[in-house]
Amino acid sequence: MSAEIIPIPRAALHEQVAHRLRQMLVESRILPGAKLNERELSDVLNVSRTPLREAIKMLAAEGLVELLPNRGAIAVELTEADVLNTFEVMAGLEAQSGELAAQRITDAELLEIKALHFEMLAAYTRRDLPSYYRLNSAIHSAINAAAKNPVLTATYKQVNARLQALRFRSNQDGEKWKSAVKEHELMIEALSTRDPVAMRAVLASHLANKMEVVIEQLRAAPQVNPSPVKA
Amino acid sequence: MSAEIIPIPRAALHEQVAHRLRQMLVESRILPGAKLNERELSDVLNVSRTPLREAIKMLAAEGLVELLPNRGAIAVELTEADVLNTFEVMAGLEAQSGELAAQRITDAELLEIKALHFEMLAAYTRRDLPSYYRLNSAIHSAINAAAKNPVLTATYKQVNARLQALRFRSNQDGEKWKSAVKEHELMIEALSTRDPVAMRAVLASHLANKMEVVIEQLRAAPQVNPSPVKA
DNA sequence: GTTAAGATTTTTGCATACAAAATTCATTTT
DNA sequence: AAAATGAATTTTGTATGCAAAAATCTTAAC
Repeated sequence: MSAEIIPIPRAALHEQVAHRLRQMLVESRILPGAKLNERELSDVLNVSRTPLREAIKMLAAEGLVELLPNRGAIAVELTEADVLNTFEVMAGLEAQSGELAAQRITDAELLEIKALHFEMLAAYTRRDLPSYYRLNSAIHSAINAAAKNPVLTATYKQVNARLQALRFRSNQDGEKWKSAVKEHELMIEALSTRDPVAMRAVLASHLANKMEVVIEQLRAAPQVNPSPVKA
Repeated sequence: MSAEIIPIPRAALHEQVAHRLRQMLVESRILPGAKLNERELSDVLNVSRTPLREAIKMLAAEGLVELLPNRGAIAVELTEADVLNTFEVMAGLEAQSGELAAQRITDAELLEIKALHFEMLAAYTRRDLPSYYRLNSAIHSAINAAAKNPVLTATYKQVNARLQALRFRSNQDGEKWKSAVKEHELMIEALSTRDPVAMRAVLASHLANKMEVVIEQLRAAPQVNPSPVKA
């Protein structure tokens, strides 16, 4: 009857705020190019500006927002060149993850990835896009984890975060989707035979294809910007 | 006759603070594991705790300091495993930089790298370690720049920053040093012939060797910690 | 003499307050 | 009516203040 507010949340306020802002950016609840108004956000998140500003600075270091001197922060807006460059780096990181995973994966990890793969096939068969994305992402994370390099994992996560907002809205095309699934089959194969070279190759091309899909979509629907035209 | 204080510094205080802290960490003026006392640092840097804390949060996102809940921040202390993992990622990033640079380098860029290479040879011949390091670093940066991928550059810089403190104090051994110079010759060769495969290979092994040097030094002089033994 | 418990001090974390810059709006001028 | 100037408001940036947690020191007990 007394405590409506949860008394538990003894866990770094600026961390919580950073987490929630990250979510809002990835889910495009804050659109690319949009200003992060401190007063507004501190109202919504129910915290003072101090931890909010600290969180924003963290996101800036992560490359999710851009700081404009004396003008606050805006959600990063990726040009086509930015997307290309980011995917290029992601391809390198994924390729290395795959190469290392092929060398270091345990039998148990491999089995789990195979299980996820079958789940993903089920989602593909049903054309259940949300499930497909979730499982696809889980598989890539599992491969990354199998590489047994926390620094690689952290770097991967950080770079990947910038692309999440794009992927969220990118619908797969029929043929491209089929190829992606086929590439996943090859991954399983390469992992099973512990073939680092094959693994690197398939992941590099897999990412290249993913990039093409995203770029295409980007060109089809160029700007989601509420372009500030007067009246 | 009036203004002693520079009226120019209209350039984001927290940025300046972050920059200076980064320097202090890289130059080991703040030792690994050392606590970052806010009051003390805000006195030294002559700023209030607010921008200081914002800067610390940025460094945390960059992986240069670790945040301990309710206990502030400490300079990251890399275990041998951390160093190994970080070098592994760096090797991947350098290899990719090299591969892309071989494909995209301009004649002018190549000439500049060759010039830096000769300067480095001069420093090597004189056994002028500081100059050698500076030029070595400049060459690697130039190769990275030739890859024409700002995202790769940013990622590279961030991961590399964590190792700078180690490199600063790592003295090259005679034989290893010679090999490193030899590898640089191979780089120039691969760049000149625009051979991405060779470039990837030489940079990967170059980084592997660099890692060995650092790991050896680390094992020789395990802790620089002023171990807090009473009396 | 060592350990443990409690009180004091220090330090961190968050909120608020104030100053400077940027933006917006109204007014005036051409 | 459009543009430009200037005042008012909003917003960011920094400093300070206060509360809670951690660290340290003191004192007491065994």
